Amino acid sequence: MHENLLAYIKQHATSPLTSDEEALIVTAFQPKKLRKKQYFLEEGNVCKYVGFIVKGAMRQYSVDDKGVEHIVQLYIENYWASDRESAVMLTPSKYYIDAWEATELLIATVADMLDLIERVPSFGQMTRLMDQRSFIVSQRRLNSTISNTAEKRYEEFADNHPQFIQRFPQHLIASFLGITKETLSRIRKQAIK
Amino acid sequence: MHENLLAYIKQHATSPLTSDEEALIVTAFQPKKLRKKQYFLEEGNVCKYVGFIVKGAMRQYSVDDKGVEHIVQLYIENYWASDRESAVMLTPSKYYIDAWEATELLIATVADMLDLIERVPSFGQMTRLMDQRSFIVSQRRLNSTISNTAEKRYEEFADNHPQFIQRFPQHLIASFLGITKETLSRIRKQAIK
DNA sequence: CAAAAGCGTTGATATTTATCAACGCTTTTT
DNA sequence: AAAAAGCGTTGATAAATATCAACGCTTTTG
Repeated sequence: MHENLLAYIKQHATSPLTSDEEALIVTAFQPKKLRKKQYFLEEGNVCKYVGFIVKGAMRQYSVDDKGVEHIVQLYIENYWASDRESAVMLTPSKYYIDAWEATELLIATVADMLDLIERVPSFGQMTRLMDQRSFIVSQRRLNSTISNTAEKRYEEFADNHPQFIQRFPQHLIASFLGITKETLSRIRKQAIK
Repeated sequence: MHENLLAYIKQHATSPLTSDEEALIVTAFQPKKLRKKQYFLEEGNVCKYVGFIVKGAMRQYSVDDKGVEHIVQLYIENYWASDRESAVMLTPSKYYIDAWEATELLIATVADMLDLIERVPSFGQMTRLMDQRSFIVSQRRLNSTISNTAEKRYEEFADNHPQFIQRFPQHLIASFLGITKETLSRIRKQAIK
């Protein structure tokens, strides 16, 4: 169960893990299964866990006054699911996170994460990289959103994240891109020509 | 000159700095002055420096095929200016960063930053917080962009960042929000009523 | 197996936002 | 002091995108 996580950490750190360190990590991360549509986090709650996705697919979204969902993140295998804002600031989350497919996670509390960062240098390195990469991805997406038309945004997304296109239905992709499902449908129709 | 930086670090770390540590930091950060409009980074170059703004205001933006600028970041005192994507991945930057006002910076090379992170625990803590906070801010902005109309986005921005509204002209704010200056002008006109 | 829910599509129309051009005012440059 | 550049605004119009409603097809659920 923990192999994927350990492999992921090794991949994102410069030095190998000692067996003591591996033990610390394995202890901190508990397996958790989510059925389809089951919540990992609900709006209003403080995000207490961080989940590493071993198998499955999840989404993070806000719901506006009109009840419309806005997808802020999509997650698949080897992604970290959590609301960092809530977890770091200890504030009630503005988001829901739920399982799109049946999902297997390894979850740790935020406190355990902090502990591991202190005690396992490779783990600290990995989370630092993760933070930086998250920011970079987010910045790119922001730049794309403020600079490009819906069509270009979709093209870019499809080019850079073919896995997501295959894995999630079109209306979620549309929401992720900040457009309606109808508009995305028309954009795709255009693009075929 | 370095007082602001040292104060900033202390503020974002749990333990105080030893005088040895302070010396390391002071050595790593060189003062640098930029005149209005002077570049800190140009598109196509790898971002080699990170700058802490002691006094002044800067902006980071991309330029599209039509020559239109799209503001991705605005910076004022106590902000860190750099293209993290380029600095971390060592890839040519897609952005320009320049001084909007005459600006005084403390700059360090990316290599020196990494060195400080290793050698000064408080510095490592500070950069970790900085990374997390950057991501959170970016995520919030993204959510606002995909969920809200231009009008709400402006309201939110004006509420949360009054300093920026006062400091930068309207057409930069518009670009930052991903709308044209004309649209922002009309939104503001509406809002007055 | 029947019913319901989910998904993508299309058409008609409304709304939002961009584009282009022009103007007055202020600030900066020469 | 004159000229130029920067800034915000307005009007007219065009383009992008949203909204609402309906439909067929597939998948899921009872």
